[in-house]
Amino acid sequence: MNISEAAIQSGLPAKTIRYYEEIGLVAPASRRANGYRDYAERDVHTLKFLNRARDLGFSVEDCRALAALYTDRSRKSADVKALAQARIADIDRKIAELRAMRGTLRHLADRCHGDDRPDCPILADLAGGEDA
Amino acid sequence: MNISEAAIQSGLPAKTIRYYEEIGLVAPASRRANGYRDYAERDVHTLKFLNRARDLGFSVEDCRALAALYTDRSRKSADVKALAQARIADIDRKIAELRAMRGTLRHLADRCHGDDRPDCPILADLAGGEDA
DNA sequence: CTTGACCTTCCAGTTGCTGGAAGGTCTATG
DNA sequence: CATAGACCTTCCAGCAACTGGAAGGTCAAG
Repeated sequence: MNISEAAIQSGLPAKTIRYYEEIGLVAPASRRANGYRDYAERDVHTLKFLNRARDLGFSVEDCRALAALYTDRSRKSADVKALAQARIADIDRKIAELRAMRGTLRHLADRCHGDDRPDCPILADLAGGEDA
Repeated sequence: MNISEAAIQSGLPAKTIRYYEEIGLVAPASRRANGYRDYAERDVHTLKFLNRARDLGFSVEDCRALAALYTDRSRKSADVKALAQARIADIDRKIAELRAMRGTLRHLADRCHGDDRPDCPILADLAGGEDA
């Protein structure tokens, strides 16, 4: 099948598929006589795998490792679990960070009357930063 | 004061200060006879302002708007509040997304025994994606 | 035979910096 | 006065992970 069909079936844009090939995340697709890339079911399968992993927030490098583990029949599930848990820890850190930001912004926004007058505690805080 | 001192006082790396000047986020610093940038207290004040806004997750473009509002004595606090609220909405979306990822990963990691055996529900899910 | 939808490659841009090279300047010390 | 080392300057490259677009080849339909 052509790249656009593989794109539809995998959920990844054609551009992204070419990009993954370029950076070696997937093996180069086989080519037809006319130079067009030709995808089989299992290629689409791999692309879907990557799409799902990326959706779960794994970096491209993580995906490279996951794909290697996936095709390694003697892999240890512990290795995969470790990747997943590291990812969860990343997410927890990120959420904590966002919550802290949100708390500060909420506090500032609540104290800002939000009308036509110029005085604004949000700007005052950004400027001074002493009474947040 | 030199850029390194401004960096220490503002909390921004010297590289970043030059970068902000380059993209027009801050006005070009005045120069001494030898070509060195020279910073005054109020420049540092502006840099701190930007540093804090960035810490709260405002994009550089948001910062540009905030800085303009900050120096505009006739600004409406409503304009600033709108920016802050849009930021809060962004954060909420991001947190929801991260929580969803986390939930899926947690579920998968919990079901993976994480030992030396090769079978792993995490990879199975990424591959098939039917039983998450 | 032409139109339009494919496909190809390559190059540039995105966000927000960060690192490094090449070179000028300043300050302290021998 | 020379020199070492810590500043400063500019410019160029690169990070993640694509995305958009240009220039050009190919294919199927009418």
